Amino acid sequence: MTRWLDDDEMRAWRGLVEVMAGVEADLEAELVERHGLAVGEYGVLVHLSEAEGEAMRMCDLAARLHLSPSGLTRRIDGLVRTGLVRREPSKEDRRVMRAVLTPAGRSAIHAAAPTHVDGVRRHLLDHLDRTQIRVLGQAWAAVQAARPNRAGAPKRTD
Amino acid sequence: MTRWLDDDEMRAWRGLVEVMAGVEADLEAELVERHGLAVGEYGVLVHLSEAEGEAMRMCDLAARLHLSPSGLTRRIDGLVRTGLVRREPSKEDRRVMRAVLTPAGRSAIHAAAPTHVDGVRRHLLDHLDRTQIRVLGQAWAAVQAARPNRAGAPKRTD
DNA sequence: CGAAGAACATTGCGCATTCAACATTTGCAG
DNA sequence: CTGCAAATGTTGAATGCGCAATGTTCTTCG
Repeated sequence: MTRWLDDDEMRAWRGLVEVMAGVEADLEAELVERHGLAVGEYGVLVHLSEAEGEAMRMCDLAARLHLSPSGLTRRIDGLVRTGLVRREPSKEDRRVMRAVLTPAGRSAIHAAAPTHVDGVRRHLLDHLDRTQIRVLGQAWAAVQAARPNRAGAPKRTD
Repeated sequence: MTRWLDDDEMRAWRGLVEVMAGVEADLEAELVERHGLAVGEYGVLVHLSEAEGEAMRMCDLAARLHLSPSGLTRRIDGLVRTGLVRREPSKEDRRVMRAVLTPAGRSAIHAAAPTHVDGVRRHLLDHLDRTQIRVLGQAWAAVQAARPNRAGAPKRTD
């Protein structure tokens, strides 16, 4: 027989879903309004700006963003069109295209990052005390440790 | 000047995003594979089954699911096509359409619920201890209390 | 070396979603 | 009572994403 969720578990689960949905919606709205950037696009810029040479292989970037190859191709299409990212064929492997941050892209991420961080604080962290924040971090670590390694080992830019 | 996230805060935030994405993807895959139901469709059935008379106004249902009116119209289209939900014009207000759970819909939700709950346990709750679960619940409550009431007061079917 | 198979990026197609426009109905102000 | 604004649901156009198929390049193994 199924063991249903008790009150604590229900609050933990439904709260997670609700809060996450709300916070993400707010962040999206603020980022779009103030910088014309969708959260998905912001994610691309964040990863590129943190990467060696401000560039990543399409393949790796897609995995990091939990995006399908075709999904990333089109997201990059958009960022190329707005001039924030540039495509560059790899010299070492001619199958590979690298997405490279342009100067405009660097400006955009520098402008948008404070908005994003501020949003995370205002909509989430400001309402939690230090203990709760630490417990959250430990909880996610426990869950991720138990999870088959989706985006395994070999990156340190996170 | 922007106050950036410290290590604890970063772990709490990025972990939240990552874990949520992973768990939702797993739940979706399992639900689709075993019951042919997307999480979004499951959500409709859950809300209807918990509602008075197993029916809700389109309008209220859309708000509860954080979905636009047109988005809900089309999601219900799908569920009507597969016979899990039925449309019924309201008697009191002729602008209103009510989405009603059919017997097939009731069967579907009863069949799928154990899969969903089991998934929430296996992918999330099983890796947390009781203290962490309670802190999570309290954290979400704090965040939601501070949030302008998106889905305000007058419902008790949650 | 040479061929088979894997890896990478893109494209076509279908599906789900949102926004804007619309038609109908209700509620309210005067 | 009248008329106008708000509420409700649907449709059309546009967007974003995933899956499958494709073309190219690399790698591995006989």
